[in-house]
Amino acid sequence: MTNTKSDHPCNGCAFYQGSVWQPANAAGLSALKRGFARKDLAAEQALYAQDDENRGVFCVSSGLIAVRTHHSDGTSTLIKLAYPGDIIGYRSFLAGARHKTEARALVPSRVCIVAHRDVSHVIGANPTVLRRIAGRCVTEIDSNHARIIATSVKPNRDRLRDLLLELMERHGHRDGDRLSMHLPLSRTDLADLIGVRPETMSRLFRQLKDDGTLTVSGREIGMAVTAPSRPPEAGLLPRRHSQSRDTRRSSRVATAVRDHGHPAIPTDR
Amino acid sequence: MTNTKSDHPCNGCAFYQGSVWQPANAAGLSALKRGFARKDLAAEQALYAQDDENRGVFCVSSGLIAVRTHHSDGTSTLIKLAYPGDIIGYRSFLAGARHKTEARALVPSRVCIVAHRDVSHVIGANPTVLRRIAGRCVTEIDSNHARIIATSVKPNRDRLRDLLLELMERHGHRDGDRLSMHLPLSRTDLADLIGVRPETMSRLFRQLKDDGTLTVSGREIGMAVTAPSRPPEAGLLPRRHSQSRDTRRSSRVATAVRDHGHPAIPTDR
DNA sequence: CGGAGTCTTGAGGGCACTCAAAATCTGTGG
DNA sequence: CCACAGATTTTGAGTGCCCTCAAGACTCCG
Repeated sequence: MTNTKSDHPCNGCAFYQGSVWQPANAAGLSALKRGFARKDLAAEQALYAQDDENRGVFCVSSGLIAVRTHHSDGTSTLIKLAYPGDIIGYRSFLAGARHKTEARALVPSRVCIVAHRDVSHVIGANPTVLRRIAGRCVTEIDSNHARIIATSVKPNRDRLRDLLLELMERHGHRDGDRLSMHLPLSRTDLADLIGVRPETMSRLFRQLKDDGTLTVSGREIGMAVTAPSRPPEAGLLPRRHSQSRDTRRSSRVATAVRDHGHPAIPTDR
Repeated sequence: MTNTKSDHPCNGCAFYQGSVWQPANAAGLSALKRGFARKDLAAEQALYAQDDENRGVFCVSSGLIAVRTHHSDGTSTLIKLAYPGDIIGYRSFLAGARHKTEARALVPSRVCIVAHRDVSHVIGANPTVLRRIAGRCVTEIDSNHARIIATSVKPNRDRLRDLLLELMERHGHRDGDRLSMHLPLSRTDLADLIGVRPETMSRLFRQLKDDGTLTVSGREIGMAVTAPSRPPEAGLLPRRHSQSRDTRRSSRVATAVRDHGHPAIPTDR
């Protein structure tokens, strides 16, 4: 059982270096090869459904996968967008529980699959793999925190602008001094991602159109390359919802300073 | 270097069985003991500050720790409450980056510390430790998702009620047919946790008081033991913000059904 | 050309935010 | 024990954002 890099099923993948499977070797590699499969998904096709048993860990190879949670009232929340190089299904795998989310392709996509039992073997054979998966967890936690914070600190208009800028980075192409892209998501999905109703999404688009931030025609979006997030008015700091003056900035900070004379972590071991 | 369970620094801790360090043995144990320390925190004292270097992984032994993020405008968001048995600081450890949050005791607390370099050794010596830490990551991800969903699906009043019920489980004591507790958090902190302004928090409290859900006197909260979350009016399903009839439940579900004839994961490997 | 689905627009209302000020609580010193 | 300063909490007034309901416009297809 010799193994060289060229034996690795992820070799040749553009994301090989950063792949969570990249560290696999020796015994790990054979398990990895055993459990490995590829799968092509049509647009709108589901990779797994909410409440499904976990069948393995998936790595997005191309395309775009939406990870959603459906609620009992028929609405849904778009939890995240999985791009090539991202892995999904690991939450359910690590928890040893059913999927709490649904994964569905937004555009024709390809994913690589490592079957459930073989993931365990690969991890058992090579701890570094788990280290990398943990790294992905941390990334996920970070982005969740960012989203929680954004929700409570920024108005929806700003959040939509930020989202469109992110999408532009991935899907946009430069055209003179303008960026443009074909949106990979429906308005409804955008609304789910921001956490507003579709009607509100429509109105947010109009606001951004009106203040000149972007041009819209169906799913074709354009924005000036230089003006990332400046509504023509005055420049304002990341204030909390609408503008306001600099009252506050006192209590918690002051508390931190007085702090009963305890410096943060004196490390008195 | 013999090691028995009684050698384990966490032995004797009420959370020993579930501890992320519990699997440590042999080489891992010696590293664990080397890096181990305890620390008592006064109320309001910080364990680590935002942007601090990671000094290790902390396990809450007693008390209550608030994990916050401070924003540039002086506001802050309370990310989570860490109870005894919870570990904190692992995000920063796994990412190999500075803390993105601040950890501060809400009440007099005790934490156990495993110093940074020794965490690496323990993990290196015993992969199961990392498996458990990954499990904590998953728990964190789940609770983040729950919060993201709650934010976009439930009105603030309901979220406050849910939060108070959770707190009641941890801090409440039964007194006849009433539950009561002393809130471990200020109104401001509660507001940060729900994602509203303190004034709004005050008004939410009044609503819950008015509709009979709870009694309030300063930080003393009381609620009937039998009525977990029922405003005296009609029973309503988990509808999205305020009541409404059962329009919708069509688009996405319908989409899932037609689905171009692709069943979810045909597993055509 | 007629749906079906998606997106937009309009009307009306409730909730939460901001600003401002009063009220209450807490700890300290006389 | 009371007075007082500082901090926290509550209340009031006004406004804007976002939601719901409802209907119209647009698009894509068979």
